[in-house]
Amino acid sequence: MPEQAETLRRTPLSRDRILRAAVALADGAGIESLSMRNLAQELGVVPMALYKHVANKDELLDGMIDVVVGEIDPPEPDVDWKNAVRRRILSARQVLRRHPWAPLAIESRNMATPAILAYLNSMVGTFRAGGFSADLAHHVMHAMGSRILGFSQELFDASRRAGRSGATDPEPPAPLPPEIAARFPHLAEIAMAASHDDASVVGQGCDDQFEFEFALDLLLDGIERLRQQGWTSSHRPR
Amino acid sequence: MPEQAETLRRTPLSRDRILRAAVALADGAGIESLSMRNLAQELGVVPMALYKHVANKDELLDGMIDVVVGEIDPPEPDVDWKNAVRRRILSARQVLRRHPWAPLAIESRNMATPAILAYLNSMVGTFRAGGFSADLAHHVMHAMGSRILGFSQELFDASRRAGRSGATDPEPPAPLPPEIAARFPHLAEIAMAASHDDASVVGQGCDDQFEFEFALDLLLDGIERLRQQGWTSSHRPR
DNA sequence: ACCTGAACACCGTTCAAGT
DNA sequence: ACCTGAACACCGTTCAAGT
Repeated sequence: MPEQAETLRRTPLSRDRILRAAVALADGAGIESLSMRNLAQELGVVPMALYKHVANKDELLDGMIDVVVGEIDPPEPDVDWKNAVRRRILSARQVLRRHPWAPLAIESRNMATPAILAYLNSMVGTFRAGGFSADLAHHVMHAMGSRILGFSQELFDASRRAGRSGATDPEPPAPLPPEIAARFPHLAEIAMAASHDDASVVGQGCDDQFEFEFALDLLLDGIERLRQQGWTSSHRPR
Repeated sequence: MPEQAETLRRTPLSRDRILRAAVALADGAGIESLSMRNLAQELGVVPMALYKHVANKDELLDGMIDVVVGEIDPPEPDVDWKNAVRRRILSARQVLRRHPWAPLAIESRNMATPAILAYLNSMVGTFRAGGFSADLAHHVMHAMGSRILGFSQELFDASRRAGRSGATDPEPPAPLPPEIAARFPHLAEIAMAASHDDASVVGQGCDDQFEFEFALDLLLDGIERLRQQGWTSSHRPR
């Protein structure tokens, strides 16, 4: 049936189609399933065909990162710096939640991609427009670190688990085993202490969104204080 | 020469000797050079011999992480919570600088190792002894995130580059190319603004230690303020 | 000129054969 | 019983042969 074969080969291969398929594969099956060979098969193509559009796997990853970063909302106009930064970072966080493989991928690549540079540049612009000196803006960007891209920076992030089931896996938070609780009593205590008065969380397990915003506001409030004080790196008023 | 062969086989293989050799290999040649086969060769042993002491490569990585975390200084007694936390985290940071592969390795493993749990437990203990409620201590631990282990959490960390030359590579900070500076003027501006009055830094490039302590103190100062206010998650005084 | 199958140099790990 | 060589099922990428 030659017509069916025609249909299978679909649209011709392009860099864009490769990147989108790679992102979809990493989203759905986990980043560890993303091999040049698997990706080619997904596209109904021989592995070597990919190399016409991406130089190698590292460049593929860079392209995937740019696709993800491109999903972050553009800055809103006419908003004070603090809300502008806050909303943009929370948008970045929503994007990363759709692509749980992205944080590790971004951290393991050590060159900034064009889309990331554009995002960072625009974020610095928001600080500068908000009255920050270039000096303070510099240190503030460092202080935000990868949180500026929505990374929750947890030591152990359940959402990062590269399970094959992707979004279909609710993964109930495992209550920590009794022998662990006995050996590490302080950890057991704070595990129980989380939002016990919040009906939406049953006590075990954390509200990721709450924790992210808690840390974000802690930083933004401290940053606002420095700005008001006219902080400089050579002379720190206290 | 049978005696020389005897010498070559040295001390008998043990889990500890494997872990130390693995850490040394990752430190010296980069984490990408750490394969079961390479490690075995380094130890003058057939690859399969390793599997008598570690179940698989993931368990090897967990063991390496525990070796690294074990190098962090124990908590000092008779110090106020803020200085206790600060010094311990700066110690962790020094450790990570000796093992640049460790941050990514820790983040890619998603189970806490015993050594990490002990470290975190002890850190929570310091907060609790300093007068923090279990509730606030919980959120504070989340807010510190992986910074609590000394991660600098930069988006692009030159020190993380897994170069083969290890510590022998000073790697002068590349001044950002003019066409990048033109496309991202805000980034160019803050790149120049860094510690221009500090003689030890030539203008280009950042003082990692300064940036780390800047962010750390920003967090610790904000945390101290919450503690003084008697912050709780159900009722936030402002 | 373009495309692509086979090949190369690696992986982690299984397994059966050897001692 | 222990140890280990060969084998298996993968990688990313090169390269030469085919169209």
